[in-house]
Amino acid sequence: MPDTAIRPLEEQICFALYSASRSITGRYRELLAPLGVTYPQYLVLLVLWETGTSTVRELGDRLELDSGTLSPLLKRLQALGLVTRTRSTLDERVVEISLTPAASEMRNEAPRIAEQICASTGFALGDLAKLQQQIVTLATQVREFA
Amino acid sequence: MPDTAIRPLEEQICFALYSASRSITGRYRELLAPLGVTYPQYLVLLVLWETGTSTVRELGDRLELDSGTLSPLLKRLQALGLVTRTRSTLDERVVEISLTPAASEMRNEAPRIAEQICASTGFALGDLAKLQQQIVTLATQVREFA
DNA sequence: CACAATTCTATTGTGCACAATGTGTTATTG
DNA sequence: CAATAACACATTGTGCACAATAGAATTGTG
Repeated sequence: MPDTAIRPLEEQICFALYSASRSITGRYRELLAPLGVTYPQYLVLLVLWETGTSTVRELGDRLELDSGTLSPLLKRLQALGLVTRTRSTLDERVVEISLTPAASEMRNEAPRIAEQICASTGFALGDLAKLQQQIVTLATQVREFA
Repeated sequence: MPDTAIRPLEEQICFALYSASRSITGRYRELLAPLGVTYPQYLVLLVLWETGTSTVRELGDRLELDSGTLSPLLKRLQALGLVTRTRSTLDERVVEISLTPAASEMRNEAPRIAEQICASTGFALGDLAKLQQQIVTLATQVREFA
């Protein structure tokens, strides 16, 4: 007598997300190589291009990453000369992260990169937006289970 | 004059996938904790429950992971007493990975886990399948760009 | 059959993720 | 206002991912 059926890997939503996420990251790896940054580092820059300055906590809230991930990542961005890290004088616990001019320059490359990523998906922009919305809804649901 | 607009993080498909993938992995972390395995280890078990035995290469093809990731992961599964690793006598380059009885037992837990993951998404099974299909299509497209 | 190319796995090094813990700072509350 | 709680960040340790490299075995070719 056969065991209970298990849906094969390729039909499970979890593996699809896991696999797709790594595929996209791989594509970013190619596109970001000339800039010398990784995909998570690029995400931090995306937030900073929008906000100008952020604290470690704000970055963590936005990216859903904790200090164990962000602290060393931000030090690497600092070593690359892309951000400054200064402890706030108002609240000594807080570390303010700001862009350097070099990183502000890099912002000009961002639209081209985003465009290339969208093109790589082979999806029309409208379909992409719908798909994106569904994935966000799903992730939110899953997170609320905690 | 303002810089070119960049779509905020929350509206980018790449971040949605990245974030959703980590959310699902987090949910698996809770569900797999009693079994003492991680999500990538569970993926390996999923393949082995289906095939019985696989080589490192076959696992890598299926999961799209290279030996740099799989070799240490499989050693940890061996240390947990869940797989055996034996070099093939036909081709001394190949390492065969097989399930131990303990891992075969664990298979009974799998359907319940998959069910709980699906439930966590809050999506109907049909919608989940459609979404899954779209994500697979997207990932395939992106991968073909390489 | 020699030998070059290919295949398969393992190793090394870098960079995430995340849990757990530690340290200093600010806020709360009895 | 002193004790305590809550907060922000850093550190440590484990486990992926992946590039680059190495090493052993097999295959292909002249």
